[in-house]
Amino acid sequence: MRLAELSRNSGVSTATIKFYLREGLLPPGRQINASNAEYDEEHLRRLRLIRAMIQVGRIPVATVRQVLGHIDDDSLSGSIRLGAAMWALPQVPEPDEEDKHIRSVREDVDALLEQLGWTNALALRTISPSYRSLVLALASFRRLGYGESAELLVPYAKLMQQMANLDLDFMETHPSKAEQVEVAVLGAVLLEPALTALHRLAQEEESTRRLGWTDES
Amino acid sequence: MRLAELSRNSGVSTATIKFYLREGLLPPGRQINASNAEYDEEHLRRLRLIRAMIQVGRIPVATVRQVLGHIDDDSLSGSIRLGAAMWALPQVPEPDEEDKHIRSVREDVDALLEQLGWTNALALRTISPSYRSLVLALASFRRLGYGESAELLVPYAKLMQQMANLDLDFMETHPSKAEQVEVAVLGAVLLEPALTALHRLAQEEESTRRLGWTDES
DNA sequence: GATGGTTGGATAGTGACACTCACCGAGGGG
DNA sequence: CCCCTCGGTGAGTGTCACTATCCAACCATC
Repeated sequence: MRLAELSRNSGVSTATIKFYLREGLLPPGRQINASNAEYDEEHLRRLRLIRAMIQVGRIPVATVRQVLGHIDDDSLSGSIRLGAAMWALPQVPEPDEEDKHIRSVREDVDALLEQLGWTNALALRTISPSYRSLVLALASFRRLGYGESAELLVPYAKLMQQMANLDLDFMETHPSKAEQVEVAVLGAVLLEPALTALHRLAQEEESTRRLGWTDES
Repeated sequence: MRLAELSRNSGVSTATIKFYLREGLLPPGRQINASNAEYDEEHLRRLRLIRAMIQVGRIPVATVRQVLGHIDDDSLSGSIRLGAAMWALPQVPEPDEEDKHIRSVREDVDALLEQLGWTNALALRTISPSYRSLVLALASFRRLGYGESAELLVPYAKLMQQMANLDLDFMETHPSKAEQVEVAVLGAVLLEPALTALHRLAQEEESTRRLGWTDES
């Protein structure tokens, strides 16, 4: 496959593919001669993964580069590789420990994790980006005067636990570690928006069911 | 409260507050004289809502303006207002109907909604942004060779339905319509990232539980 | 009544980001 | 031999959310 073909098959302009090559997101093609290179299915697949991360997941190019690096890093064992790739995905700012909302939310979240028996999450809470995201989001919520207690999250967390089980069941249907890591990353980048969409559809469905079409207030 | 105080109380620079005033996100303060204006708690609250949408939700300024417009639109009845505000939130491109993946995913999603009995979602599928997001995300997934069937989403959808019930229960604890709309928007902007974070924490928890700390592949 | 701080308003500039364009010399088919 | 296409490179573009600077008016304080 020549660059132009790769472009046609993927729907990505040659200029953009060149940009990805330059940025090191896409490995260079097999050089045939000084002005010709050959690309294969693997390139096409990688290109689509890159597009998914950037366009759907809004992940910055530099982060995509890191994530791909972890996916390809054969020196890491499977679960470490998965963790590395997943943790590279979100770009979470450090919570400001001076902020009183941050501190109180952090206590609540820790209590929540304890109550849920998520001992691993509790152990890794200082480094897990997910934990930091959770703290930051809840702090914003509290700053606005809502979400007095993290207790409200317990039923949500239980449901999320069931979802995580569904996720892992699906992941385990894929044999190779490399593919599992890719599936996990894709799950985070593509499936999560889909689940959010499902969530909102469910809300729309349920709210019309409760309130009806006409409105009284 | 003067502009400088508003800035101190919110942690947002005066330059940025001026920018929001100029952009029409924040209503002007009560003019005391030609060079003095008074802001109140409502401004502070609104400012924090704006920051939450822009910083946490990464919502473009123009979209924030629309959403706020809907929240404030007293001419709309409650549920319409809620729908308008929620639907203004995501910026979803039109799915390309020429694309075969889009078309096949659309059929699958319609079948899924039918199977779930989400008749309202089915009726509104041509205009609901959530529906479009779902189709786009699943199409990307399929383009990469995964997610052969939307059947896989059924258990996820059932869980999302339970979540939507939790959401609405919480929303109903707030009496006024205006506040309910605000809570719903905040839920979409702030709670959803929190839920995503919970989801990933649950995944980490469950995967270490299944795979253990050491890795064998 | 000078001073220093603050106001709303306007204009232009910044930095990050994801491309996108124009050009280049090197092949290679006709 | 000619001209088209190839891949590579450097510089430019558009968007976006600010941000910096200036301005004249105004007010409290010294």
